Amino acid sequence: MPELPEVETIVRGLQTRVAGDRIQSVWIGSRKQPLKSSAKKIVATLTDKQISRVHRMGKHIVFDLQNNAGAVNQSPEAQWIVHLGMTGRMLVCEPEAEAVKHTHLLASLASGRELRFIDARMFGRLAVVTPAKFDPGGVEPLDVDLATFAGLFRGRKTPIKSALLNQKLLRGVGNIYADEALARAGVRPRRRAASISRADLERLLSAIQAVLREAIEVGGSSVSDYVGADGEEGFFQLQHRVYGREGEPCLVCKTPIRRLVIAGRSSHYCPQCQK
DNA sequence: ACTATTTCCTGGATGC
DNA sequence: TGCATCCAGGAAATAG
Repeated sequence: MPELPEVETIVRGLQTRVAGDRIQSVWIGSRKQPLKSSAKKIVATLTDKQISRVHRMGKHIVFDLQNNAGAVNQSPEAQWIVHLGMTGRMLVCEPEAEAVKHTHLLASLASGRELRFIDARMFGRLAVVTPAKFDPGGVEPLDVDLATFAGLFRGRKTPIKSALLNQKLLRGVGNIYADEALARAGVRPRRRAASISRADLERLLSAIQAVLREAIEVGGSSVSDYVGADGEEGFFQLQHRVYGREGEPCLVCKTPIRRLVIAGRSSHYCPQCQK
């Protein structure tokens, strides 16, 4: 499931492989679920545009698009926004590569390569934004300062785990990294967000930033369908301390890791280390 | 204005 | 082996 580190890995791959390239033609499949903009508008907006830059906002991949090739300092005229949902993939392929099932969009590039959006479970979404002012809301966890971070939770009775997953507050953290960060910070996922001390919030922000940075460094966590833009897997799943480890011993104190459901999501924690 | 719950989807795992 | 059922979860929609 692509969260911030996985999307960042994909975006870096895309920026290297397709920035500066030009979209020549676009094919869109018949399934409507992945489309947040109409197929017609997506095709019209992408076709004959240069990809000036690929970057990330939260869990969204953002392609900046320009009409005029080579206009380096020009602000983008449009943006192509891709959210990978649970099982979405954005791959750079050779045209000869086999067209796998669940391919929903295919963009042919001037370089001869193709961009392919593939998503089995169809929680992923495609959209175009004109003018180019996409803003998903929330703050970037790797950029936010402690005061702003602490302010996100003021007055919130919801469990901290739910608050961390709320993309309108903090964008990019999903189920895996929320659990991993709470474990490192020693905070139980069910704690009411507003009840957490400043010191614990400071630890939590540090833990979030550390876990995200470490995960980016090894290409993200490959569980479920995640792969990078070139189809490569990540390795951070080997460093998970609590996620997916129900019943297994805590790496610090050997107490069995517990799992409970918060807001319909599995939450994993050590009952000894997390208070 | 918040918070909690339900819904959308399919492949892989599980159980009989 | 085969078939039914369950489970995973991001975020929008709905309900309270």
